[in-house]
Amino acid sequence: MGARKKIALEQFNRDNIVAAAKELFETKGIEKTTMDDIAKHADYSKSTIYVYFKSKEDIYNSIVRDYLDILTGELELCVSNANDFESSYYGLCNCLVRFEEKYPQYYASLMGEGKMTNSKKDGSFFDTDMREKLEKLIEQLLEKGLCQEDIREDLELQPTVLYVWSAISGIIQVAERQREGLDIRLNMSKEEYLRYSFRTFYESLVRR
Amino acid sequence: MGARKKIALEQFNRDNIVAAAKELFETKGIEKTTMDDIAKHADYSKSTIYVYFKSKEDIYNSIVRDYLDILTGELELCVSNANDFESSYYGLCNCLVRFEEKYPQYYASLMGEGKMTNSKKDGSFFDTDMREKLEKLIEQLLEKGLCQEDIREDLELQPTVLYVWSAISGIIQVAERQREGLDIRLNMSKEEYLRYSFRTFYESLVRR
DNA sequence: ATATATATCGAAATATAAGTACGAAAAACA
DNA sequence: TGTTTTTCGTACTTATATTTCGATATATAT
Repeated sequence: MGARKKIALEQFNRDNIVAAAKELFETKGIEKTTMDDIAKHADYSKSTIYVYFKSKEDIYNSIVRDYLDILTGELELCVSNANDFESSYYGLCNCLVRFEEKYPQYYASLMGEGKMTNSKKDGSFFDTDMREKLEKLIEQLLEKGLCQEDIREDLELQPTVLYVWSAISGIIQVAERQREGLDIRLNMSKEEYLRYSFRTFYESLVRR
Repeated sequence: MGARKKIALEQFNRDNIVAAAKELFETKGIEKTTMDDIAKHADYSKSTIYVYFKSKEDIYNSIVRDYLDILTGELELCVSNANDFESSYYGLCNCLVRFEEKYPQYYASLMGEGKMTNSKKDGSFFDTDMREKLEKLIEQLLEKGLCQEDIREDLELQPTVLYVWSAISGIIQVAERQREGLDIRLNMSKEEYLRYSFRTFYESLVRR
């Protein structure tokens, strides 16, 4: 078998396995899904699974990497489609929220939470490459604001990138976790709360 | 044995077990610590451990609850010791950072992250009681700012409590996780970055 | 087409932990 | 001393990830 063909076949098999795992993870949950389940669902023997992935976590990381790609793509669209700072900002926020709602299991991982030990070594999906793409995105966003002179003049671009990212992710995370409390104690839907928070945060970035 | 004595003894045993588990969790890590380890280290038989705790998670939750108590106490001190909004605010931030640095394993759990499945039911440490205490604290903090008319007039107290909490926790979380990146790409220490972020966030809360 | 190499399979084995069962030993108590 | 409560020790059960390995099937080269 030619080297090219071989690589393609390998990719094909990996893709099948990942697709099967993805389905099971999303229906039964990650913990409840066994390697036997995955093998059966993907129509491979367990031994073969272990030829292509060295562990369950390896499969998991592969999936997270895929989603991170998807998310980055969507965020890029959001940011590039809008032409002023304000709409880019809200586009990005909403994009993240939608993603969190669609794939809550993966959202946390993308944010660096160690559902599966996001070991620094080895198959860490949140590699420099990805992180850079995401950061470049926010940088782009902020630059839009700087050009238009919307943004507070006392902010420094580089650290603000991370600052914005971390605050927004924190807000989304807590909104999801406290969803019930929001309703009961604040009498606010998650959506209302997020709208309020994003707006408040936005105001905090721009000149007044 | 009198009922009083019995309860005291029970508490004594539980405390011993928790103390042993705590040590092991902090040295070997939570996953790597087995029930046998805990039993041996606490000088009880495994069966006895299961008399006092119904599962490993039960022990873990007990520890987290303790730490949550400690943290709440420290935060209360920080906030009540300071008399203006600004110093309360920074006190609270620093208190949280110190805590995160001392007990990184538990910080995430306190923030609601499900290292061990923070099941809604049952032994969820982050119970309404605790959450309320924490929220009351931030409320107190914000009220200080409102009295002094430091705080932006367009903010609503209740949702802002959660907003402030989530943004600050997000900032701390990311600062820890991206520690390396901060150094390399921003040429900033974690401390510098946090100082910058907290200040920026502070500015975003007050009138200008 | 046949020999050789490669990929896949199936089933059993290994390893690790959590949690359970239960009778024996020890301690507390009356 | 006899009874109750607590603790112990050990072995068992269960669940699952990961490994092993010989058998089988598939593809490739000569």
